[in-house]
Amino acid sequence: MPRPSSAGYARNSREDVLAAALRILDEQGLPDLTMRHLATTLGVQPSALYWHFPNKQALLAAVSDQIIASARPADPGTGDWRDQVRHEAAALHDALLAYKDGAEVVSSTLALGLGADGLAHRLSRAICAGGFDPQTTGLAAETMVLFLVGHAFHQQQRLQADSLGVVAAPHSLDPADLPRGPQAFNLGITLLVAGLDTQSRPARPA
Amino acid sequence: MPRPSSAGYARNSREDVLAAALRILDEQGLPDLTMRHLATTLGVQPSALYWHFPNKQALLAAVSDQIIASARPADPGTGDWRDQVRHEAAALHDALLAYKDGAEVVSSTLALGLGADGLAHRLSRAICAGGFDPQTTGLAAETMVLFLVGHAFHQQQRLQADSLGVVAAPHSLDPADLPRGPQAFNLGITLLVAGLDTQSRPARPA
DNA sequence: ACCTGAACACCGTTCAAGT
DNA sequence: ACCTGAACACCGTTCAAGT
Repeated sequence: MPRPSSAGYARNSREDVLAAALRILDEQGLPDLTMRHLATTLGVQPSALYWHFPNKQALLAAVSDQIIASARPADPGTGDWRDQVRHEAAALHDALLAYKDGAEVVSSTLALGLGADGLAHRLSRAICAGGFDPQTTGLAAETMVLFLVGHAFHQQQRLQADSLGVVAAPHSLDPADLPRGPQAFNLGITLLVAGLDTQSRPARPA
Repeated sequence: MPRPSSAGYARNSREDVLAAALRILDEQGLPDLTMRHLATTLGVQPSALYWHFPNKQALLAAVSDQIIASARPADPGTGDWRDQVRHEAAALHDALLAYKDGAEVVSSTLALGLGADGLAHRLSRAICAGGFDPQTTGLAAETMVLFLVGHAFHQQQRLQADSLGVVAAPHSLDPADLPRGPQAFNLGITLLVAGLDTQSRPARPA
């Protein structure tokens, strides 16, 4: 992959580096997304990466934004705001799950307060159609983001544990074994939408 | 602190190690909670720690359980289930915030699927009083846990960033600057409780 | 029961210098 | 504009051996 140019070394653009990082993430997972490993992949010394990104966190933030941007776009027109919110949440959730360790990367970027704002923006827009004031909209979006990312992270971790044959304890003492899949996600989103729906909202201008 | 015994070295119990880990976490933060640093604190070689804990994750899981266990207990009797849930959520939230980087530690333990079950258990119990079926109860508790931990993590990170004088961008493009404090947390919990309240529940036996 | 000592196989980051 | 080379200051973990 890395072709030495006439200068005698690889000459990557920022996009090359980002693409290679996403590739490593998806094919080998976050633990293998190392500055040293990434550099090797690009045919370059580790220190070369610091010309493109100031540090690893900045790289991961760029990766996160890429993952979020890959979420299928909302199609406008179908359903009321409740459906729109549900669809947006599902689309973003799916995007996190589409890349290996995608939820973890986005979660860390989000927690650190760098990037990954796309999540909140898309949800805010959908919620806004419900006629809520900006503050409620923003806070509700934040709530959904935290739930959405947390759930995707949790789910991805379980899938990985299962695939490694790690059985561990039956995971929890909850009376009934919880259905892990999309059902749990749907209930969470449903609760939040239903809760929102009970909130008062400013009078809609006619 | 570490006193050499007659054997010529320190002789710590598992509890000693755990207590020292919690101390480092609270006073210096998660990045400084290193096996090597912890060993130094205890007057011992790093390898000695592996007699007490199989690996660092197990140590962090024990630390997480300790943090959760330190949450103020629910006082039974006051208010209906809605208030109980809100109080439990607030108590757990506060516990995560009480230790430096507490939310991050619990978040990672939770994501890895080790321990930190105390959170879900306490919320489940409170929700259960609302008369929901076990599945709804469990899923709602999981949703709240995810939100609760995510929010505490986020908040703790912001406090730390502020204390370091990191201003960065005004954080987000949301129309109104979101009130960061307990208000955001309260709205999230309120939405979830209100959403739960709209859910049907099995007939209560008279 | 609990620790030492030495090693293995790694990390992220900096910086002067090269082309 | 983009990279090398060499270094700095670290990590978690294993394992035979000691007391």
